Amino acid sequence: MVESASETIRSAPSGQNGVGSLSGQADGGGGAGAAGTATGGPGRDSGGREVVAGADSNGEMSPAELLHFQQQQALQVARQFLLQQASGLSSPGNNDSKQTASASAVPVSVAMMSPQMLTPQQMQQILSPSQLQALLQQQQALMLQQQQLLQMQQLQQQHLLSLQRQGLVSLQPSQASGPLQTLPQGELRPTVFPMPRGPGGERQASQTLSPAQPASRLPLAAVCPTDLPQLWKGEGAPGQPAEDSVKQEGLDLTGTAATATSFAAPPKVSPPLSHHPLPNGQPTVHTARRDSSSHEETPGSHPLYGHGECKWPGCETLCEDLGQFIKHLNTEHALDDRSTAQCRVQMQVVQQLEIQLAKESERLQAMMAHLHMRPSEPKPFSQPVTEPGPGPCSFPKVTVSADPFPDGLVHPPTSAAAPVTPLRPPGLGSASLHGGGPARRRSSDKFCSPISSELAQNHEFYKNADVRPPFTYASLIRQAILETPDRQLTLNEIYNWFTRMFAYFRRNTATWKNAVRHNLSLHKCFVRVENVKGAVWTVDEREYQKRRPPKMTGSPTLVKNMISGLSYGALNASYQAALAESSFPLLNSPGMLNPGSASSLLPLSHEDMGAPGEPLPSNGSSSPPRLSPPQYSHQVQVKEEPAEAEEDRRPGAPLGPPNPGTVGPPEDRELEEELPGEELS
DNA sequence: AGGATCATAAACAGCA
DNA sequence: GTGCTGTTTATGATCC
Repeated sequence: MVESASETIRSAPSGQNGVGSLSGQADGGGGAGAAGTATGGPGRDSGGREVVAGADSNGEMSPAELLHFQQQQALQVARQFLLQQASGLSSPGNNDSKQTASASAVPVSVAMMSPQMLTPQQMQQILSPSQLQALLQQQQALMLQQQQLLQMQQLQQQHLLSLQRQGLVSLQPSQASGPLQTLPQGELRPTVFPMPRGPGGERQASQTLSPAQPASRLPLAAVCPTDLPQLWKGEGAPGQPAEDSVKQEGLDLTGTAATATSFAAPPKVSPPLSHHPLPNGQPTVHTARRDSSSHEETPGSHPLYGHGECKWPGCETLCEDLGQFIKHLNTEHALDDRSTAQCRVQMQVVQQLEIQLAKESERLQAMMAHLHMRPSEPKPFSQPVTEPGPGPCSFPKVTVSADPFPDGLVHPPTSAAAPVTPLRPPGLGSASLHGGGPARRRSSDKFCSPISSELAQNHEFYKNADVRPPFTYASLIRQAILETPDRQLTLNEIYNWFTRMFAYFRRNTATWKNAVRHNLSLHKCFVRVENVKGAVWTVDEREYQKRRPPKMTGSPTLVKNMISGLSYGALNASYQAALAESSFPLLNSPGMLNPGSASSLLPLSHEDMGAPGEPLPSNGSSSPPRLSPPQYSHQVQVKEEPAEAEEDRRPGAPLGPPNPGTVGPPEDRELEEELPGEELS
């Protein structure tokens, strides 16, 4: 068992099978491109929201007030975090996106760590008391560490503030007042370098960047993937606040921008950047590694250009064509203080991530060792981003190319592997990237419902990176539906969800939409219901569950499969699934999936989804709270009230009145009885 | 090798 | 007629 598991792990990177082969789906003809649907870009919903109320006041506050205010906030955040870590495991409310925002704004690194991926309930159910305790202790230790780091970070932020005041940094007041900078402003009145902004930037740049950074070494925690986007916001294109905010959606770390600049002066990493910025302004240093492998993009493209917009961190300026982009690049991102600073920040970011990755990797190995699984590889992260490359896993559709974060805002929320393996969907490990051919074994189908947590964790990633999610259409559709308060969506809303949640689905619309419809019709688990609003689709959770838990109950293959999909990022999701599996074997036995048990499950996955701070429910692509037929307010109910629900269902359904299809064969879709597993058409 | 699952493509019907 | 929705069939790939 152990061996097989390790084998899988080992092989995973090479991109063979495993959990989610990202169907490279070279969908024939990729006709795609055009695909215009692109219903609403990356995030058409939500408007940017200022996290910190007092943001604007920043400018007006007296230094003393500001200081006090920030201290208060810092304390609050710390306290909150503490509570979260200590007791939080039981406060479901934490899943609220807003809370998440504030929480995640601080304990970044901690936030990246596994436990938080599980819902409190899951944690409690999954872990034994002793485990929980251990976990808590670990978390607390981390937190303390985190706080120390934060303090350091603040010092640096002080600099930023100072710089801001002096117009050195073009941060907007609101951005500078995010949660992060709300820390005790020590007397850092920095020895700042008076660097008037404006023309003549070169010199300023050098000043900004090089001068010794007091605490220079930024605490790891200071930067986590989750923060990256925000890091850029402050300096990035001023022109897109709205879009930025949209991208942030569940993150709301607006304030981090300050951090970005604050540590813009690392000890000594500058040279390469200021003097050798890549022709295109692409940050070098670590990125270089990436460049070598992924920058070999097509001649006509540009690593900083994609999807019609500038991918310079924080800048999403739309450029119709490469030419325009180049122009934009040269004008907006020329070699000046700001650009240089941004490069530097990027360097820092990469560094931090790598360090973080190393740490997480270590942890993973320790965990695996503890669990008797041989670590897949000593240093998964050190592995060059061979990415889609040659291997069997070339993923044709991955257009993320050099930049996994097309718009500079995307970021693999959880995985440490991100920085180095940009193309790898954070939580899915290598498996998910496997291209070629239709996806097979997508993670979500292997486990109970990791998709929700998986998605939640990597939401931002999928949302912005043109990477095909390693989930089956069925799982995605289900997820889309379950995310809504009413558990029902119209076809069009489902489409919208796809495009909203996955950059990948903003293309090839004809293909995947057809697939969606096909899946809706094909799978019994999707039930069409006539609604006032027309036809909506709901999920018959029971049906859905029926087909999934084949027979993994404790089987070696189950473990193997899960492990194979455990590239760290997925660890959280998969781990929880794995734990769940072992803890609730019943989940795997179809027979046990009676409405009751199912219902107890669903909430988990659903909440998971919302947890990370996604305004999911409301997003439902048009959140218009649908008249929710009572019976659908809860997935389970769909089945529990077969009488009503079922009746309206699918036209073709045997019992479905609407469409008295021919005397429907005994499609057990309605039979509900026991007949656990065998019905798939 | 064969079954199961999934993706993709496409034909077709009903409806607005 | 067109486009959307929904159903169904076919085919190929992958995994077990």
